[in-house]
Amino acid sequence: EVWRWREKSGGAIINQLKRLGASCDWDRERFTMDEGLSDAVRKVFVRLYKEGLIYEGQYIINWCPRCRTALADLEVEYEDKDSYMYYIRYPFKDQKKGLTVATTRPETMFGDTAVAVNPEDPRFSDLTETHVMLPLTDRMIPIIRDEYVDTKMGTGALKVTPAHDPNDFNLGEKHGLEKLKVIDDGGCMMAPAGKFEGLDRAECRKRAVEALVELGLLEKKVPIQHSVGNCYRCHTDVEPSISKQWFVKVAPLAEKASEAVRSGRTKIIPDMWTKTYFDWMDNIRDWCISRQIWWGHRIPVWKCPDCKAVIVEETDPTLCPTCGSTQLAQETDVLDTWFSSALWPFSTMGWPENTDLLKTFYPTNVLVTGFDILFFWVARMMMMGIHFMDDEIPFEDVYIHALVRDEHGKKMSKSKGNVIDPLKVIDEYGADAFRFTLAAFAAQGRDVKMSEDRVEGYRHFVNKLWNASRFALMHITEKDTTIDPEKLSLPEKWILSRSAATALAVKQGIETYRFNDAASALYQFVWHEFCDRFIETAKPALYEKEGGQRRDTVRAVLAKVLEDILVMMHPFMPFVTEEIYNILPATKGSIMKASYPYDEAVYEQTRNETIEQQMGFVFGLISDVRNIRSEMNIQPSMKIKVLANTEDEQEKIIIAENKSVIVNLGTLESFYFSDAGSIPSSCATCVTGNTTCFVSLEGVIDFEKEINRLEKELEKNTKELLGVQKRLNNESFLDKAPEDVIDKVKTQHAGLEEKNEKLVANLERIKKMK
RNA sequence: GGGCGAUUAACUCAGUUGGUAGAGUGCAACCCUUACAAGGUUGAAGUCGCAAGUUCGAGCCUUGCAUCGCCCACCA
Repeated sequence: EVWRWREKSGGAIINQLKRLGASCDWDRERFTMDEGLSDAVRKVFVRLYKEGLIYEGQYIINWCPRCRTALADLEVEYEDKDSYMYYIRYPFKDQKKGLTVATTRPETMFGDTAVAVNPEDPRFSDLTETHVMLPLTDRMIPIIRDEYVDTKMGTGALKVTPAHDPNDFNLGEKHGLEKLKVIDDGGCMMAPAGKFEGLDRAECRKRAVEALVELGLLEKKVPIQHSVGNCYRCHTDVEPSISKQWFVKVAPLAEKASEAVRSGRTKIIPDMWTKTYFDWMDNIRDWCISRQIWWGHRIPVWKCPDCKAVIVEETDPTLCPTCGSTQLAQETDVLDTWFSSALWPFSTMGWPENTDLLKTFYPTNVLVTGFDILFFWVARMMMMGIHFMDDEIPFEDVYIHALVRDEHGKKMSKSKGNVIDPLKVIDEYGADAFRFTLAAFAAQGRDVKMSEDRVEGYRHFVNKLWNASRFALMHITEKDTTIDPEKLSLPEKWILSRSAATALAVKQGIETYRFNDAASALYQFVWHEFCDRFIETAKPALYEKEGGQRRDTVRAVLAKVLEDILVMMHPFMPFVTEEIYNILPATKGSIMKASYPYDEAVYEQTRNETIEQQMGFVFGLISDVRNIRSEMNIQPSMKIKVLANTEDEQEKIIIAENKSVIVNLGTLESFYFSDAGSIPSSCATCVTGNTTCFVSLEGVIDFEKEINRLEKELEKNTKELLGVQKRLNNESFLDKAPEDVIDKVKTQHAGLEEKNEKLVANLERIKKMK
């Protein structure tokens, strides 16, 4: 921003910056605004320096000529661009022949200080020349031999530019070559470029190529696709360039950070990122921490211009300790922002003091973050944390959440413009719906393609919860707080059991970072069990007149389950749950202070799978009757007669106890038990468990339709039966499968067989009627 | 070139030690039933990318292939 203002407003902004106390390095056209060096950052820097882990060194770093700053490896983005491969002949001294090199960057040739070939390369085995002429200059450069050169690439002869390429830098070090910098910090050519000096690097490329063509030294140029690094801030092509920068020697730090994960002290979740973490840590390069940007922690290094002493201390020096000079100059570079970020786990808690906060919250339980800063930030917090906190890790779990991508699966980025604005989604669908959607999408190890349909679905869910609560609030009062277990009906026991099961499932989902499991358990429970089933079964009792028998208990259960739902849902839908919770008559204060509705002892008492099965039978029966209604086109408002027949004493009791529920949800006129002998002639049948229901269709029965329906049902059942039978007939299955699996299959088989018999009987009966 | 992930209903996605596939949306039929039509009831819909292997049994494990995506490296 400051850079842009400066370009627009010229001197005004410079004066403004000076008034604000910025210091200016006129030679480098650069201001430094010291944002104040915190004690922690300073202490860390000084300690690392004294331990020999921070040094100033020369290396090829990626430089942005526009921002005029060094960029760390990870700040460079690569992009494929159309370019050319230039084949340039470097002649021998007699001007004839020579070596042809290939390059995509001809302008760097002025910095060439050698041409390298592989000593094993047969093409160069008879080469007697020791030097080549560097075209467009009057310099002779040596031919060196090094195994590094890949004989399969380019022409086999490699131009070596030690000041502008990291590999060439290494070659230069090895062979004692001069490192000739030819492109300055603003991207313009320097003195070695001769008549091209002062030109922009792109312009120089163009002109140099023209000049080479004139000299007949450009053998060919071939169009290629070539990935070019550019600055993540301004997208200018970066210039790999030799530079003096400050580095952290990370190998010893990385080793410990790596070990912490390897030994399991820190867990990365999902596990697949662990490998990525190791790949990074094991191949880590020294970390360039100096930046030439406007704002930041100014590096606490002073240099004495007289005796060249370097002073790094925790307090600002005024005199050179070596020669007494008062002309000390502080380094103008500032620290990479991730340097101070790396200290976050302890510097934010009062370190270097051993505060209570630090003692309590170091290490933290979990760090939640995206994989894109696993290295920028997480790895560095690990390194610094372990180093400065006596080998104690900064956090136990690192949860790497999914990244929301655009509809094509691309990472959203401001510069690409494919960003989904969360505020817009919130405006349209609501914050709760959006948040719940993200939780529901948060399956581990998978990124998220945003789907508005899904958000819309969950908006309906928020609405459903709101309406269910409205209904409940019509009935419950502040007195409905105690539940007498003796008075509970089956549906009430059932919903309490399901609520307990859900509380456990949600708790486990959250604890294992399986937020989608938690979200879908809630969705399923609230909508399909609480709303669709429990509220419907409760209605008759709720509408009983004052003093009715069931009224008090059902209200208390309704209030209790709704309250538990709200608390469970709160992390996923904070706003609407808080709102409803505040309206509930028996609650006080914020829902955030409510305790989570799971307690092991209470769970053991409340959860009852037998109850769940029994209620499952009742709902199954209702469902089967409704199916007949629907299939036989009976008006939903029309009340019908149903007779039930069963030999199963258990089912008989359940049906008797829940008769009113069945009558209500099935929209029945009457519901009685009956002998198989006294069945009315025109009725449709369904089989639930061991019970057959006869749905009276006097006058409206369509025999064809009923036969059809039963045949289809029979077919489905038979198919399932055959599958199970096949397994039971398989001797190796009986031989090798575990007992519990065999038992399960046998039970299943018995059930299916029974059902089949009943269906066949019903079918025969209806066929006779016809 | 190396690594990671994906491929399941028309669409977007779940599926946790291998036991015979689920949700939301959409679709079809019926219904304005006194919390909710942003709803209810019922229903149709899948050779789980392809091929082989291990196993009594594979969406899940092994190998190969195909397509898509991401990350890293290289790019003379």
